[in-house]
Amino acid sequence: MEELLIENGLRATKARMEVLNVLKSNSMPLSADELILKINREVVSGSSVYRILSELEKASILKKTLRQNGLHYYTIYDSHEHYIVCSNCGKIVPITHCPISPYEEGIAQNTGFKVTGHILELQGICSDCQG
Amino acid sequence: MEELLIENGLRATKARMEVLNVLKSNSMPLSADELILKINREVVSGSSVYRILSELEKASILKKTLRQNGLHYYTIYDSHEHYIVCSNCGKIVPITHCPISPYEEGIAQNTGFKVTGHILELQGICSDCQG
DNA sequence: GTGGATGCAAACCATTTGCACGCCA
DNA sequence: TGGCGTGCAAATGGTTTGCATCCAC
Repeated sequence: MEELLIENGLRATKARMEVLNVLKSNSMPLSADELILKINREVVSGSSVYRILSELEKASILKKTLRQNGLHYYTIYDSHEHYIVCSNCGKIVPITHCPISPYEEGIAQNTGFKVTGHILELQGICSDCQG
Repeated sequence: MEELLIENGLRATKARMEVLNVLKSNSMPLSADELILKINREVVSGSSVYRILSELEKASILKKTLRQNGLHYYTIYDSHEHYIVCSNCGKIVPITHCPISPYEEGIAQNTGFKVTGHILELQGICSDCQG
């Protein structure tokens, strides 16, 4: 964890370690809000959480995604990519296998864009909420 | 346009017509901001634009999408679905053909969700910005 | 010791909402 | 005419920022 920061030219401060540790121990992406709740408030303040998340994202340590619920979610970069979100209760479940990647080359040719990534958010009703 | 409103149980007011007409004459989704700029301000105020957009979305006349730039974009429901966004200048270009739909059935089986839709946003650098 | 990192509180900005007035059915 | 629709301005809520202080190096 400490190495991860230093490798990327960032100081290994207590606050940054705390944020990374909480994210590491969660397999699912967390919103800033959720993170602030799980964090030791003695070690990091709310505004620092935002500043740290933004730095870690710039350093490509974290991936930031804006969901349709209006909140930003953060996750360590190599974690799972896509999720389906329950429109009723907000539950999220990972999608295994990404159907987009194979299409990126063709899209690049059709549009002239250099494709750098994609955001995919499946929406639905989870089994618990279908009743 | 007037019929479209009445069919959906909404009064055909000048303000709603104006919003729908501006959206109709644009093939690309518009943000509330862009809409407010294009609209006749004598006919609709800013806050009413938001209220109208929200009603039209509830009535399933408009589709609302939150892009990664943090803005909501609105479009008449049958319009094009997916776009690639330039991370540098913000230009958007439609993607022909949606690679997701064929996978929705399988995802439903794997997750137990009833799949109701998806948001896909491709990200890249447009040809003008690649220099 | 010194410059980057943090805490606090105030600023931001898109969007939402309360309330009084105005217009459509 | 009655009530939905609208305008204005103030509130909201997640996120950002200015500035003084603190700590990692």
